[in-house]
Amino acid sequence: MRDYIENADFEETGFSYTLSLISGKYKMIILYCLMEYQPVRFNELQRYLGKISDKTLSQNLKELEKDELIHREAYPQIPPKVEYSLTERGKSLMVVLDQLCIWGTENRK
Amino acid sequence: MRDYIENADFEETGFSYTLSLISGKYKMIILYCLMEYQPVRFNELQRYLGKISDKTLSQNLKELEKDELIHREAYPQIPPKVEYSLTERGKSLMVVLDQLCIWGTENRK
DNA sequence: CAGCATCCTCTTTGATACTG
DNA sequence: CAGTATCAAAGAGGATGCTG
Repeated sequence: MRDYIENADFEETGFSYTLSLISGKYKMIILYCLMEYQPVRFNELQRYLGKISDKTLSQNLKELEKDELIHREAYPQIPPKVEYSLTERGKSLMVVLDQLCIWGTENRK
Repeated sequence: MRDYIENADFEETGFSYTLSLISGKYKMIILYCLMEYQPVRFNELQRYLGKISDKTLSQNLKELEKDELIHREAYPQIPPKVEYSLTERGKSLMVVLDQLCIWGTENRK
């Protein structure tokens, strides 16, 4: 007979950790966009994401930066210019997420 | 100079399709639990997921079943018994998602 | 252009009660 | 046990206006 399974089991998994970095409506899409087009500017991301608000995009980017998945490069000029790109850590994650893309292509209905 | 990038680009990707199947707060965790412990009963899932409500769990399971990632097997007895497990399609997706688990273990901080 | 601040909407999730 | 129905709450996300 199997042991009791409980929530603590999940929270210790690497899966739980990874999800904490990329969950939310937009983060994976942002990462995907960077993978395809980096470096990418704020406006370009906004257009790519459809109708995301400034606030939400900015918030997501900050979290991704804090988690060291993306890099923010600000050019001190007017008008401002900021470019986002993947860090090495971010790139290594995208190697895995890209498999989800392939799975989707092969298993679409 | 790069072409304009837009939202339509993303919606055509396999990535977008895959995300549509597994996005939400619980779906990936449910799939992960099934991968580890299948077959799993309703109550066991609920315990594993922490404090998910009946309604939310039931709703998520229905969607996963509709998308043919999981299989629902009901035993006609009282008290009722229902077991959930991965379909072949679900298993093939988990091969990929399991990589996220490995990435998380290796890149945890 | 790339944001921030404020306020507001609305989807997602939860709590409670009930059933075969 | 495995749900469903109803109602309420929370939190994510959106709209608008403003700034260096």
